[in-house]
Amino acid sequence: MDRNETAPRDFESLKAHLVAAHGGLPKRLKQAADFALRHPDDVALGTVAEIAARADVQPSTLVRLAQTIGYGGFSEMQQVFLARLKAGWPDYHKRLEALKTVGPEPHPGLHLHGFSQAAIASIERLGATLDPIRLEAAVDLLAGADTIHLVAARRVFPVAAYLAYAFAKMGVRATLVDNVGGMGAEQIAAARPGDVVLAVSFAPYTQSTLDLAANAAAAGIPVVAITDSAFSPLIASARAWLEVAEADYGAFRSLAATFALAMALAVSVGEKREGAQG
Amino acid sequence: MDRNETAPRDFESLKAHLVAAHGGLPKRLKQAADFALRHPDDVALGTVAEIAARADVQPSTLVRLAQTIGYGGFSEMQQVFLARLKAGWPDYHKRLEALKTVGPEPHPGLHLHGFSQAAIASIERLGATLDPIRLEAAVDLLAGADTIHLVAARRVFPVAAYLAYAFAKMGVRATLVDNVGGMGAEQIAAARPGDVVLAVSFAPYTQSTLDLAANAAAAGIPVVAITDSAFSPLIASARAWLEVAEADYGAFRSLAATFALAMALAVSVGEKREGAQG
DNA sequence: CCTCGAATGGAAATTTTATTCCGCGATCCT
DNA sequence: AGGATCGCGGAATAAAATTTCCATTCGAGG
Repeated sequence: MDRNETAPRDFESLKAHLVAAHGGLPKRLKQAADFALRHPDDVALGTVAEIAARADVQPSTLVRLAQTIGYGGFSEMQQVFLARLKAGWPDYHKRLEALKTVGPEPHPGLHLHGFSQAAIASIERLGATLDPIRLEAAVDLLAGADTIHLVAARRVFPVAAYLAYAFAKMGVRATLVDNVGGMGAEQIAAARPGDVVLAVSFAPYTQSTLDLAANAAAAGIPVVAITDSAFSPLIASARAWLEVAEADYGAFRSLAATFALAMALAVSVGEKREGAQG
Repeated sequence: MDRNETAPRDFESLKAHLVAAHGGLPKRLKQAADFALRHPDDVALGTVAEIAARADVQPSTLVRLAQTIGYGGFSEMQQVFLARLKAGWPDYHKRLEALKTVGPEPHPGLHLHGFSQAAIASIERLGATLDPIRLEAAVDLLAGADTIHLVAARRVFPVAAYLAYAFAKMGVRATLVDNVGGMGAEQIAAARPGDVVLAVSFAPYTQSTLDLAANAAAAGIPVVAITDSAFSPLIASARAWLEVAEADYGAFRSLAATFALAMALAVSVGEKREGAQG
């Protein structure tokens, strides 16, 4: 048990270690090491018994291999395989937790780093998970609208406010249902056939947004929704919907992915219109 | 325990199941189901205790959820999440890699990639260039204010709108100078000694924002500015200012860095207040 | 061919993880 | 308002996994 030896923390050095040691390894250990490098995913996800069966060795052999390399046990080595699996995809919770514990704010009390991380993680996740087909469907619906009515409240109201600006700048007629004077219902009642409602709401869903979207749907006005999960009550009213999962930092949730999506939506709609009209 | 019910073997039907059952689910189970769909990767890889901690429920709740849906236990349900991860992973990985490399839209006409790039670049740049000392100075000024008056227009109005929300949530008194009814000047004239104005403006600077900031400064109200260059006319009125350079994509500029900064600002101010008052 | 040391397989022991159970508190229905 | 039911948290229990240990085998060197 050479526990004091370098116990590689990342997959690449572990791989190098195994290759280097390979020559001087006894038969069964060689066999196990071989298997580990050839099926790293299996090693990452399986139990010792499963892996041992697949590699055609004893469970204890796997433990021995790990200890030979310098780990305390198999589980410890497995972590490295697991980390490799997770690497390169936004396991933002871990990353944020690491941020808080391991490398906290470079400047305590100023939370810039934390919010930056949350924003980047959210955007990365959006890019990896959003289905382009559904985005295109939403664009099509919106591009075909006469007037777009923007509905959003509280935390996501800024998104609607921005969309009002962006659509206006692109010559797309859009109205911001801002609920000033409590006139939200009347504002949206002004929607006519041919119009489309774009509603944004995340948990905890603001009731007024849900109500306005439901009203519109009942009146036969198609609703496009941007929301945060398949459970969202908004979806019941929506003709098309897009899912955005934002990471949070502390008590506050990022809006970065939502804004990126909103911008993309606005530009795509604007372009499609010009193509159709010009 | 409805073990005889359909226990979904693939992720999609499990998801559908959860969505369908969601309405009639008790609070904690709903919460757990919600978390599961929002963080399927975590559920796939973690132990019950870990997942429970992240979802902020008891381990037993997770087991109950699985049993409610029709599985014998949590582990059984976890297999489905794991299967999804193994199967759907290559594509996911590729897309994430693609996001990191600067290049043409993977899906022409949908500009998500471009806006994501712009957002990430902006945030990274912010982290590299912003001087923490100055951020702290801005926080100090705002934390000492009685009421914070938020001024921003057009493209950056959403930032002010968000700050109004965030400050309110943290118990910091803030008013949004929204210029409704053209009453902007009157709104800000209501500022009294002890108040502070937080103004946001980027090129091309909106005149009304500059005017309102100048008025406030003339009246002896300190102004904190968020702007995009050292040459900004806003700086003339500002007691403290922060520089944010946003990348643009096409005709539109990102807001991601500004939002990250705004959030950090809000939380820091809120914390400082609580420390001072509590 | 015997001896010694290392390597191995398998089973026991330990640790970790999942599941069950029970008391308490909230809620709903009468 | 009172009773009954449902849901929840947390500790106890059970299951499953990992790690350790030891007896046996294999192989090398004398």
